[in-house]
This record gives sequence, structure tokens and C-alpha cells, in this order.
Amino acid sequence: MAEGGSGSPGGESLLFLTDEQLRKGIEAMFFAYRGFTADPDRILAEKGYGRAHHRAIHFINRSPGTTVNNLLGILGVTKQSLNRVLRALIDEGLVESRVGKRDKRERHLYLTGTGVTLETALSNAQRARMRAAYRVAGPEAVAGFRMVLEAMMDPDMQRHFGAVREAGA
Amino acid sequence: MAEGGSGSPGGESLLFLTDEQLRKGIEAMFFAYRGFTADPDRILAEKGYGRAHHRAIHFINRSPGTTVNNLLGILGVTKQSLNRVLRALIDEGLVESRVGKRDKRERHLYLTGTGVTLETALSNAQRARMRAAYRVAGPEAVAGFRMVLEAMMDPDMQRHFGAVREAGA
DNA sequence: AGTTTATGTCAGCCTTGTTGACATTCCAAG
DNA sequence: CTTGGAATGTCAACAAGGCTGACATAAACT
Repeated sequence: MAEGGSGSPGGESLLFLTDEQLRKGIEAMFFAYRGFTADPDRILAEKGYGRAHHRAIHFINRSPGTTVNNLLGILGVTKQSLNRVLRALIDEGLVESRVGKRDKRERHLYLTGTGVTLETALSNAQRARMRAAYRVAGPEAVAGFRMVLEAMMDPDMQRHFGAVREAGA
Repeated sequence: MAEGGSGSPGGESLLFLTDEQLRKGIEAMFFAYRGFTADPDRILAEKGYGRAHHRAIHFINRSPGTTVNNLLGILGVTKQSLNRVLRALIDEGLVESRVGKRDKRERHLYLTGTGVTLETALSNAQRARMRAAYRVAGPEAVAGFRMVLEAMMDPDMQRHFGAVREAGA
């Protein structure tokens, strides 16, 4: 179907990027993102949480002691939206909020034992899916995967990507 | 941080997939998906539409004449949710709904001229972003990217992926 | 004739995003 | 010391877009 008529239809002739090939990339992102979130979503639904809670938990786990403002920058939502989610997590004992030592306005966020337990369950599920995909695709594909994804981010987000700084309380 | 201590920390030794490398893959998906939807989101917001409308428009454009049931399977939402979106698009003249010739229960969906115009704007923006990412990453990376994404999909969705059948009215 | 299928629609609820307004705390500059 | 502004929290209201349940209709199938 409108593959170009020339050679190999498997998507190999990638020097010319036809609209059709780009369309497939777009749809691949759509379908893959759904698969990517499916397993955590199931776990979260059982506990009465949503994807927003997952994101907060993930980034607090990645950078323990991160501040609310920091999280806001990474997650790209309003403080009100984040606050609603954080309040639930704090009230239910998954996240601890400590007043900053140097700057007492800041709140530093940490996962509690319960929080770590949920985070582990979530990321185990997600890692299993990703590991399976990696295994099917092979090592070179993984490198390409990451390279394309990184190039697709907004520049501001590339800054946050992969940076695990411990954010001293 | 827990990068393994051995060789190249850039994420090259991909035969052993450390949790840290998988975490980076997970975050890459998160940040990249945001970048991926950012441009269309801006265009949609101007017109008073959302991502749900975009998805409907995209798949109707991909498979003109597709039925509502078909779309439901692809999009993975309830008919009530989809119907709300479709009603808006039909009322505002972006989508046309034709009663099926063979089976008159079915409605076949088509983009109108206006619908095609918006679709073009949306996919131009998205394709530009993807083309830029592809160019930065190179042809081999693109192949890997697509391979990993396809492996990350739910099996049911792999069925829909890339299939452009014209769905005879 | 009765059942199933495809669709539409109404009502209500939830999550998660938004804006706007306002209070508190507290660092830092004047 | 006072004031400005930054960081945070919180209240209210709203919208998009998911969801469930219930019900209606028309057409197809058996």
C-alpha cells in the first residue's frame, strides 16, 4: 500500500523516509506506549492509584530527596496537580516529605518502605516488558531505540534524562 | 551510580541489561512520548480538540471507511468515549459517517476536506519531529527503534500495526 | 420470531490536567 | 527591620477524556 513501489517493503531503505514509513513510526510509538504502560496500570488500579502516582513514585525513587519544584520541572504539570497526587501518597504512607535543612521552605521527598515496595513492583513489571522487547530486538536495536527516543525529546527534557543526582537535603 | 563499574558507561554493553539501563529506557519512553505529542497538542489546543480527537482523525485517515467497531478495537476505549469524540468531529464537519451498503448497521467513517486539512497539519508536525530524530540517530538506529517498539506492543496491537486495509463500504 | 450485533445516547462517576486566588513560611536584599 | 519574592500548600471551580450501567434502535442472523 503506497510503500513506494521500489524495493524492500520491510522499512529498510531509510535514507528516503517516505511519509508512509514515518506514519508507521508514529503508530509504533502510539501502540508501544500503550504496551509500555499496561502492566504498571494494572498494578496501580488494584491499589487505587493512577499513572500520575506512578510518575511521582518513579522520580522520587530515582532521586531521593528531590524537591517539589524539581519534580514539577520534570513532570511538566502544575503544582496543584502534583500536590493532589503527592498528598495522597504522603497520607497513605508511601512518600515522606521532609522540610529542607538549608532552605526550610523546600520539601524533600523520599519513598518509605511501603513506597519502595510499590515502586519495585511497578518497575519490575515495566522492566520485564522492556527486557523482553530488548531480547527480541537485539543489542543493536536497543542502542538505536534509545538514540531515536533521546532525539525525539524536547531539549529541556534531555537535560533531565539519565541524570540521577542525590539532591542533598 | 550503579553503572556496573566495568567498561563504557554510555550504555554500550547491552548483553547484560542492568536495571539502571532499563530504567533509562523507561524514562526515555516517558520523555520521548511527551516530545512526540507536544507539537500536535499545540495545534489541537488552538482548534479546541484534544489527543483523543487526534487519534480518531489519524486512524480514519489511515483507513478511510473504517467502521466504529474497528476504531474501538484499535483505540482501546469504550464506545461511549469514542462516540463523544466522533460526535464532535462529525458535528463540526471534519468527519463524515456513511451508513454501510452491505451491512446497514455499520457506519463507515471518512475525513472531509476540512478533516484532511487538520490531519495534514497534525501529521506534518509529528513527521517533522520524527524525521529530525531519525536524521540525528541515523538509519540503523531507526530500524532498531522500530523493532524494539514493535516488540513492546501488546500482541493484539501488533495485529493492527502497519495494516492499512481499505475497508470496503 | 427471537437473538445477536452495531451503533447511539443519557446519566453519572473518576482521574488528572487546568486557572485563579490566597495564606504561610522564610531567605535575602535594602 | 522591613519588604520583596520564592517555595510551598490549599481551596474552589472547571474541562477533557477515561469508565460503567442502562436503554433504544435497526439490521442481520438463525
